[in-house]
Parts: sequence; C-alpha cells; structure tokens
Amino acid sequence: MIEKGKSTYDKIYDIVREIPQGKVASYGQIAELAGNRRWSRVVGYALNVSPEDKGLPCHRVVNRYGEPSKCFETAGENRQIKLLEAEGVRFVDGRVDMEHFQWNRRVF
DNA sequence: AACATGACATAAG
DNA sequence: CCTTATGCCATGT
Repeated sequence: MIEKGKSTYDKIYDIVREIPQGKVASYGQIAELAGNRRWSRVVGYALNVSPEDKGLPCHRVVNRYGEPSKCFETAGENRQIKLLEAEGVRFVDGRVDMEHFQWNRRVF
C-alpha cells in the first residue's frame, strides 16, 4: 500500500515522540532520523507550528549545544530546563550535558 | 512560481 | 566567545 499523508512534519513528530524520558535529541539528529539530516530547520519549524503538545515531548529537543529554545522562556526562566531536570537531565552552565543525555535511539 | 520565515548547522573572522 | 554569512528545506502567503 502506498502510505502517504505522512508529510515531513509527521515523520518529524514521529521521531520526537520516540524520545524517551530523561533524554534529549538535537534538531539535526531528529532530522537525520526522520530521513534527511538537512531538515534541522524544518524540525524547528515543525515544532513551532506543532498543533498540540500532546504526546509530543518538544521540550526534549535542543540544539546541538544542548541549549533549550527561547520560546520556553517565561519569567526569565526556561520551562524547558525545569521539565528536563524533572526527568533527570542534568544541565551544566545552562546547557544539557549532551555527552550523557543525548538520545541514542539504540539504547545500550 | 517567487518571496519570506524559521525552536538549526557549519564555517569564517 | 561573539557576530556574520551561507546552506538547507518545508510552509504559508
């Protein structure tokens, strides 16, 4: 069967939903897993226009430096950081410790 | 079809 | 470390 209807955004959302709790993924990583590593920008755009946060842990997506999005800034604090820390993700100097918390997809 | 936008990534100075 | 500039690509107008 021809499976269509799956737009690029859907693929991206699908990957994002697979990010386990306590882990984070970079835009480039998601783009690559979604099928094209050059979709990094599209990933950000997709999350920006994401219809709902339901089942979409967009807070587990950070840039390659582990920095959270400014869109989560509220009252001078990043809600994204709080959410991640609540999941066990450690932050160092305002950035995620990517070395230890970046999603591997093949857990091991 | 053309242009503008964007929660990125990489390179260069 | 910082700022610019360029590449990249789906979407919306």
